Amino acid sequence: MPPAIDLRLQPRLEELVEFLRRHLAARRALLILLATCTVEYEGRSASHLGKGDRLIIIKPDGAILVHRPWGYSPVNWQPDSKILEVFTETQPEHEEVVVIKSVRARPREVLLVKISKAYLVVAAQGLEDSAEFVEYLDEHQIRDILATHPEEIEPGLRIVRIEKPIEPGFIDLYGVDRQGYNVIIEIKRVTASTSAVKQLKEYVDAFKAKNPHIRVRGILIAPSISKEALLLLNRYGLEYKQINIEKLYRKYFSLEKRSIQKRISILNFIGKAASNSH
Amino acid sequence: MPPAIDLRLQPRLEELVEFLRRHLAARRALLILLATCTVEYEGRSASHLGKGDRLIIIKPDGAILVHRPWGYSPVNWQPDSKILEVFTETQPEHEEVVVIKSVRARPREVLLVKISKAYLVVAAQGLEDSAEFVEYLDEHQIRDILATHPEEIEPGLRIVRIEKPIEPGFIDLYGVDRQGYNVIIEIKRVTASTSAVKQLKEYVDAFKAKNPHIRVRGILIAPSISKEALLLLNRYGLEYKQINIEKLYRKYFSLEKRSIQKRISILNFIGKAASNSH
DNA sequence: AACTTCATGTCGCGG
DNA sequence: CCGCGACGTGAAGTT
Repeated sequence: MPPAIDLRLQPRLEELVEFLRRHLAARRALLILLATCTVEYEGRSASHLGKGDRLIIIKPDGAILVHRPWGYSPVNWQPDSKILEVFTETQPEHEEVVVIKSVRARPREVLLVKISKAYLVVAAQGLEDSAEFVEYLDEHQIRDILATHPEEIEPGLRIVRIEKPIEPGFIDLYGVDRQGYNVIIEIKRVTASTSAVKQLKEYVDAFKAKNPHIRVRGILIAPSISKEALLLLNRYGLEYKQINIEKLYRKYFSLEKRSIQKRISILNFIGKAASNSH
Repeated sequence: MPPAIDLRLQPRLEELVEFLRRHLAARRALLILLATCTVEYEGRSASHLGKGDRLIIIKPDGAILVHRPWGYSPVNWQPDSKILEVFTETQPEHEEVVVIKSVRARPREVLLVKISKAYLVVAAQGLEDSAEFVEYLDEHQIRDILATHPEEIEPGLRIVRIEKPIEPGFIDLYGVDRQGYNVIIEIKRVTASTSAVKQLKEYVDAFKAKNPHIRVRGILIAPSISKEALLLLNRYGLEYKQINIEKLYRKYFSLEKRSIQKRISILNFIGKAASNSH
């Protein structure tokens, strides 16, 4: 059954209130508003946004987004809210507005969208979206690939443990090198910064503290590393190993849990993107 | 001049292509789509999203958001993109789709939204939004308030320097206490975690290394602190001072650069929100 | 452009 | 519900 769409162009404010209340009562509508409004927020922080044209979205789960006509981020929002009220109010300057008030319990946060003029309001009932979202190339997968193919890190390396628990956290990969030295490996999927170096240092130190007599190396694996991070790394006597994530992925991505079709399509896709970028 | 709104309900795919192309060519439209689609992404990561009903937004600056019917975050997006193409394509399963292809140059990322059925498409031309967005209670402001009113940290404390540069970063506040000891202060506006403690420790150590003969205290200021963080803090011989950000703000927020009107309204607002929460 | 730090970060996972 | 870490983090500011 396709979604049912109800909409009003240039609704009067009374109409808008009625429309919103009706569709919010139904509880399963996605609401879209184009309107001139101001926005007040108070909670973990507080903010005031003056009058302007915005896109306002209220999702069936109570999430609210107020978007300005540019950029990725909403200017104001509420990730979810159980309490949602719609009412009219007369501003100190005698202007009539429709207020959408959303209250979140914990942390306590209040969002007020005050609409002075609505251009369009849409309600969509019965949107269906149960599809799976599959992500590739996250740290988890890179870690698993490297665990299965440690020769990509260095010849003779043997991985002993994945996600080895240590005093303050988990070691991504833990193994033994050709010479028999213990190796602690920290993986980053983006440019490694000083914080990654510090994290690795912390693990190595914790390991040394617990095993004073065992020799241990620390390797930071990332597609790139910042200059500062490399300096600090060297100062700490740690090592850096560069990897090409896309190459690794194309070489090894296995699919015990995935369909051949998916694999082919994603690999084709990556292939095309790569060749496009020549 | 109010924004001009153009829309189509249940457009056929050919209509949709024409509609999108026309309004993208005009270059100043905000586009809103309700449609059944799949989404492919490839760039810093890669993802595949199966078929479902989504809200798709294309902003005048080329930002694209694909929202599922729940949650705060878009499932796929493009923060901005210079290259935007719309075309029809026949899928391997012989299904006809409208593809919105967005390419971002750096980092190179490709987003493909493949629409098999559109329920609604809206174009809004000439949205006006030049209003100022004023934020309160960010770390900057808390830091400035504490710098002006160090007695809120402890009696007799004198702040000497704000954002004092040190080896790896900046000390939020640097001062001298009643006894003449140097004090390094790190401020967090949310619950302090172990990383905040480590950061403070790092600053204190760096200071000690540079000034071996000078006694120095380290104080972590935050509205709350995690158990682990407090333990670590004590182990390091550092101190924790709890603050109530809202209280501080209401007591001291000054407005050299702000209008009285704004101040009154936000304070009223905070007041009301606080009393509501009783 | 590289790099750092803040954020109403959000989100998911584990205890 | 905390607490911690990853994120296609985004966004702002500095070098």
